[in-house]
Amino acid sequence: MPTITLPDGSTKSFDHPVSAYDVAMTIGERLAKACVGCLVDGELSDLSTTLDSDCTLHLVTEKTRDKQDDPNALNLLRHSTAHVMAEAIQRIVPGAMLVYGPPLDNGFYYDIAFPEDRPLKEGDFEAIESEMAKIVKEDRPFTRYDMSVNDGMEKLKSEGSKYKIDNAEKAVEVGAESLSFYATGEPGKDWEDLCRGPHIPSTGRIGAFKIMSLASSYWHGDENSDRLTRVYGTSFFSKKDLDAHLDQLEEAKKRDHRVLGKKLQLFHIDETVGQGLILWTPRGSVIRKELQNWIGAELAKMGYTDVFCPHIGKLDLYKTSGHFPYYAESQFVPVMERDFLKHVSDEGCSCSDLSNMMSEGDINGYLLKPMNCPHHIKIYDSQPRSYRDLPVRLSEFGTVYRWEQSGELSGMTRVRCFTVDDAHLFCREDQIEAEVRGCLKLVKLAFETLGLSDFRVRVGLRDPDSSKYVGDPANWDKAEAACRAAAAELGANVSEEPGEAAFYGPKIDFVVKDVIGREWQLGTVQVDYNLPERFDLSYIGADNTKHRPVMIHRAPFGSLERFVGVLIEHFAGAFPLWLSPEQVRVVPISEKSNDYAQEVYEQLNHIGIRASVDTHDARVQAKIKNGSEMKIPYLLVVGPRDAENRQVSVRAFGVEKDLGAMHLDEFVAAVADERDSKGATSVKQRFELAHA
RNA sequence: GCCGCUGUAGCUCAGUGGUAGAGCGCACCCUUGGUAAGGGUGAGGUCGAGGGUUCAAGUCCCUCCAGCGGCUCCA
Repeated sequence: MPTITLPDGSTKSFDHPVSAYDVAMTIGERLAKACVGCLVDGELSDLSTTLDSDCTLHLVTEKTRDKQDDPNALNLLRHSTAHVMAEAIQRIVPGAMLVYGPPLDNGFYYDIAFPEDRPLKEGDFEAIESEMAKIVKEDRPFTRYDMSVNDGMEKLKSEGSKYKIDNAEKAVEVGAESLSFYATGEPGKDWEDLCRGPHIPSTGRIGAFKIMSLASSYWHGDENSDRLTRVYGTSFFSKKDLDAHLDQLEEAKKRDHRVLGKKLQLFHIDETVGQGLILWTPRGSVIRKELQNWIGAELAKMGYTDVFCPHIGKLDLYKTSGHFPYYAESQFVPVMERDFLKHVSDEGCSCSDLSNMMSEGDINGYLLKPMNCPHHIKIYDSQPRSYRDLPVRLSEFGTVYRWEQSGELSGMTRVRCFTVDDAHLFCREDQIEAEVRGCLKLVKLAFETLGLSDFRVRVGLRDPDSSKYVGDPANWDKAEAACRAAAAELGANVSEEPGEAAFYGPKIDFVVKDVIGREWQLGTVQVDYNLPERFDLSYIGADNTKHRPVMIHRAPFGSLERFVGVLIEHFAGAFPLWLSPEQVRVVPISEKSNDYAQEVYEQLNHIGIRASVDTHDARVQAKIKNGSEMKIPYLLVVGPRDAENRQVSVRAFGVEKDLGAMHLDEFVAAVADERDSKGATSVKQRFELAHA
């Protein structure tokens, strides 16, 4: 006698078990037809699920009432499309063994082990898609049936897929009492798959689908295990939705910092120079320099002092810090001393001997610095420190080198040489909280000024079950509490993640997404008990004895490379005036106005505005198009009329029509204001006020 | 590093084993113009590198390099 509670609070009682579909039918046939699944007590389930006891029921339709995509509906759809794709693939490549095929936020994938002599290629997509279309057209129902663990295992063993057997074992491990299978059609007759479900009612509900790409993956995510092929696809309830999605991907591509970086001439990567090594072109350098100047000025206000260090340090330094040889794989190979190499060669050492010495840390030489802390530590330690001197805050735009795997490199966001807007704070235990707070304040200021609001904050804490952490647990408790409290004040999207702490201390990371949805860590604040210990750092306390300081590593931007890459995408290349490589372009309407244009340019240049004059032999229309494509904030069209009145005709980026004319002196003052206020006032506003 | 895809003019890209192409950009000429592409002429190529198959390779095969999408990794 199930009593079913609907989302509006109303209830329906039945004297026999019913399916969710039956319940929908009692409300209306059209609703029942529109349903693709349901939530039973909040759990996503098949529409055919039998309800035999009291529960809450939320029917899932293709679109929510306000005509938005329902994420639950898309989830069911995509999981189901993955099954259809898997069936189509197995028709084309009979030896393909299925592993795991979950839905994603914007599609789905299926990990599949292909026979070695028949890998899947992109050229197979068309054939797979046409097989899928057939399956969709047949409108076969997704039919669930359950078997006991024993029977199910027998069945899987007879089918011989070690991957599915493993999936079943994993399910049993986490407490499954039976195994469920889904047939696309009739069990025993049609294609089927071990699957937890749930699914949409039938294949005919798949309105539009597309296979997107191939990638490789590892079984269980373990690089030493079997290599699988991951086939990515997506699907929607309608062709229109799919097209909209594909258009959106195209749009995202236009914002991609690698595309814009080339178009706007912001940076260059040259394969002759090396992979992952950014060459900052003049335009990109402007952005970097403005950011550095700005953050540098803020640091000075906050009591930081600048330092400069070389890009290399002796291996002994990194042996003390613990970075060599333990992290040797992610570093450039050491620069070896000539005498050492000669010695090695005289001794007749082979390459493998040398390699062994390398992994034992048993060589002499220098390392391209993989981080800045050891150098800064040595500056701290270069003189005795009193508790009255603390905190000591050493800052540097420090360039570091890391040997990232070639497949991991990506534009400006993952590189092998980058500059950290780094600083190391050496403080007393009781100063940690205030210092962490100060660091976060800086990050917050940076993000707010730039309008970066779409980020999340990750507070990395200890994994309670691990013993890898150094330092006194009582200190950890205090440091974690300090991080937690400081992060909470941000009021942003904060998540605490146990196990995400560094082995040397808790940390707070700022994570943003790029245009294709990949997450990148930018700013970071890390408390460190380890390095002060390893380097035996000290200060003299009020009690006239030595005490150990605590270090805080912090970088509000993270790296300038990654940060600028993210900013390019954030602004879609249209930087606010103060960061724009070219702030104003003067467009004379013909050569006759070149002299006045030059005069305008000189006035702007005089107050440090980055301006240019477009003297190309082209019509105004063409010059405006070019200026717009370069996303220059202001284009000043000047002709005889303007020269006569000493005015400029102003056109702002992103505004279709020109704003009107303004006296040259007024424009110069207004644009300087806009720059100095970082956009709090603007030339555009001034026009709006004048017209209000 | 791994799997797949891609690599042709400065950029974006066509190119059926048989003479290397287009648009944009660039140079020059005409045009001297008022808010998103005026017209003409021309220069520009070791088709990523190396090897192989073939009478003949940008095109087919192999190796390497680089980029892209993922996987793994990111002190």
